[in-house]
Amino acid sequence: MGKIEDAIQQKEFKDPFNKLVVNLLYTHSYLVTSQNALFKPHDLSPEQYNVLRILRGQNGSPTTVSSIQDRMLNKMSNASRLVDKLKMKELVKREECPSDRRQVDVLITEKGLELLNQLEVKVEQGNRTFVNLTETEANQLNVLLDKLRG
Amino acid sequence: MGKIEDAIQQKEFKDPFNKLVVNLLYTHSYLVTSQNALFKPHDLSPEQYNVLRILRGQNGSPTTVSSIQDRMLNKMSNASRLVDKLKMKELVKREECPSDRRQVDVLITEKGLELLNQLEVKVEQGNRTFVNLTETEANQLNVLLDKLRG
DNA sequence: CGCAATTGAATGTATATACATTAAATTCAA
DNA sequence: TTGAATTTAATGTATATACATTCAATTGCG
Repeated sequence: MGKIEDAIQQKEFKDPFNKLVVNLLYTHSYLVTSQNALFKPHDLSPEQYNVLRILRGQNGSPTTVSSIQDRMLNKMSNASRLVDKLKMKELVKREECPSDRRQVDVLITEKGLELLNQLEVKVEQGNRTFVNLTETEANQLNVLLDKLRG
Repeated sequence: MGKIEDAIQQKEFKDPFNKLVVNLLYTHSYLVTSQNALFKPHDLSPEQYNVLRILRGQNGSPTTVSSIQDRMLNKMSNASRLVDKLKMKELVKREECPSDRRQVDVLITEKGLELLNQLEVKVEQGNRTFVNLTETEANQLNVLLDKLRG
């Protein structure tokens, strides 16, 4: 199975760069599909999970919606609506920012922290399982991906 | 900008595997956002473009919907509806498969081929532009991604 | 053969994504 | 100081995704 050419039955690519783009899209799909199975039972999307992690990283200090947006993995998704979904599940709370009433302070709740800590163990184990690489290879890949984005 | 830790303002990761998963999700978003700008003027989504490429690869012989599904980059998306969209734009045509009436043969049209050839030049140039790697590094990355998926 | 199981495609539905637009609050320049 | 420009978040909308379900055609087993 391994090679991308076999996986999508394409014989050859224009050059390594174009092959790489296809390979990244395909690998992304592999990862997301694998991860979805972990998130599904908890009724959380990967991006919602990520927002909870961002909020926890604040250690109790609030974050604005735009700051969440900046730090999200998918720059185009809609932080405002994601926060809304999380609020409906009582995983975050929203407060008017006193210094600038345009802004909204977002905080993770106790319930949100609990869910996150519980889910995180599964996700971290899962990630190690479906990434079939040695630690050295994973590090190499990280360096190359950082360089790719320039 | 470069490092993923800076990009999403996260100080550290559990291990290289978990960092890698985040890095891949983030890099995917970078690629898709870059590519979308190329597709937009042609009113085609990346996955629709990919279906056209699959069909052209058949060199005139038809492909069934399920075969397209198997070869798509995103296994979960809906080949049936994608083919439908492409047909409405007259980029593909659909025919009943004579040997098995459950199946549907899909073929790329002349119009589809023209659009594909035109767009492909842009996409291939684009891919080389926003992948900031040497050819050697791109090859290394391809090998590692193939291995990652196991 | 006859009917249950399987396959292939289409359709239903809830949610997510990718934008564009709106509306309120704030900044800043004339 | 006033009003244009900017920033922040919310909302609107079309499309895509991630499934589950349906339905017809085919297979294959007793």
